[in-house]
Amino acid sequence: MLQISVIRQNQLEVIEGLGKKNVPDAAEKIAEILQLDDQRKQWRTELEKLLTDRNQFSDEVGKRYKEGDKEGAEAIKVKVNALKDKTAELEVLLGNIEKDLDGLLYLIPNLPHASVPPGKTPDDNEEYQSWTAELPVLSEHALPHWDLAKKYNLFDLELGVKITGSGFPVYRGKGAKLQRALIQFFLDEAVNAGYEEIMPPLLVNEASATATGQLPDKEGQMYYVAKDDLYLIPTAEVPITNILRDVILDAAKLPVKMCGYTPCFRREAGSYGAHVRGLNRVHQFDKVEIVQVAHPDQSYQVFDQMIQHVSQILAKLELPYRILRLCGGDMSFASALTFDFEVYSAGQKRWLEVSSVSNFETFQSNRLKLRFKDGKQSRLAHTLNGSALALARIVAALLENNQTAEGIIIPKALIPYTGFDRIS
RNA sequence: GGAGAGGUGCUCGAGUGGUUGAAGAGGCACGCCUGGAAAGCGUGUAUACCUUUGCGGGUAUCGAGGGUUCGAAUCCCUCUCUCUCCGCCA
Repeated sequence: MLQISVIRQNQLEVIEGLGKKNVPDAAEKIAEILQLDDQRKQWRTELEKLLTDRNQFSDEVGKRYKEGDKEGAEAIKVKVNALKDKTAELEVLLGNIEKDLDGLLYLIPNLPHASVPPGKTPDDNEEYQSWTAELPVLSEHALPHWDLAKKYNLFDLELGVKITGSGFPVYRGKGAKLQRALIQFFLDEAVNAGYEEIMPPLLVNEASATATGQLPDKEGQMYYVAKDDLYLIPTAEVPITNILRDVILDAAKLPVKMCGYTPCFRREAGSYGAHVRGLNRVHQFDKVEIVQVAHPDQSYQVFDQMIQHVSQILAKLELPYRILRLCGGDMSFASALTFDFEVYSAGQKRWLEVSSVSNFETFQSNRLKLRFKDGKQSRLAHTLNGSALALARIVAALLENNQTAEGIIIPKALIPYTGFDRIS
């Protein structure tokens, strides 16, 4: 969440930024927050004064007893008891106002970076890097990946329905091997780029989901295990970033680079139709995530690095891709800047989102209490993450783009991982 | 799941109601000493918030939350986590 001190010092910029993210009534909301905060401060000051008195009186009681002045002590006790009513009252008021204030702050999204274009829908996203070479053109007999899957027995969605429900693919044979190969390939790429590999829990508690911003904003998107009060992770970002919750890092340790493979679980309620067919949108998919924690002065350099990293992987997979700079309306709640990667899926003649790289600046670290020592001072670090990469749609594009009369050709870079060079 | 023992600062560890935000030791930082180093000596070494132009002052925090009390790291309750033994188990 945003820091109150930042909101206070930059009211106009904050309101303007929230406007770009299409937050309705931003000015009113900020005014309300600041007003609550003023009240909070006033009550806190009052309370602390009373507590100071109470502490002093209590010390005095102890001294009187030691000196044998029992009557004096009793007299002071009466005074303290009078104070206690007032402090109890103020404590309730303060507790409530702090809760209200937090509630409001949790609903305020991060401010967009200056370079973020205005806009409301994906149509307003800006093409940051387009695909200049020719797009693959397939023969008339080319199939979408869901038909290829049937033809070569690679994954089975109906079977997933039987076992679990819609949106839970069952990969099999070479389809399963291809999944494993991609995961391994992506992990190797990340580790070679200096990321520490993490294998985290797939369920997280409420504190973790809140710290990275999924709660309360995206509560309905996560699978929830009520009996144990745990959430299935929608991305490895959640457990991995939370490794550093409540941590104060040595500045020399920045940037911290971590990566991890996990399945991702998303409820994605209420979507039907051709554009979500096959692997285009599923409830469970595999993804390798890269996470960095950076010094605020360097986080945009780190961001560029991450963009390069993802670009390289796509190039090695020989997939046509483009990079979009998301507009204010299409960005996630917690992000300050997001670039999406889309690959071209020739069987469907569509661009599919396969990666999203974001800089959250201090939005997550404020909730996480993730700081670093800048001399004697501790400051909030910047957090960034990106998919490198999400599998399901990569698989869709690979199958479709590489289909030939002789089968599906595996890109060279992947062959060492799959152990086969074509699916036929 | 059952029984027991515990959770104190960067680490170890003392502390069962009153100048204890916390002894002592270690680590670390800085200074003195030294040709340099070690040893030795000295100083410093949590976080958040409120207040103050600043120096500073204050409040809270000894797993978490509540209670008792003039006063709680210390007493009581609930929760949680760790360890040991038993049970179950990939």
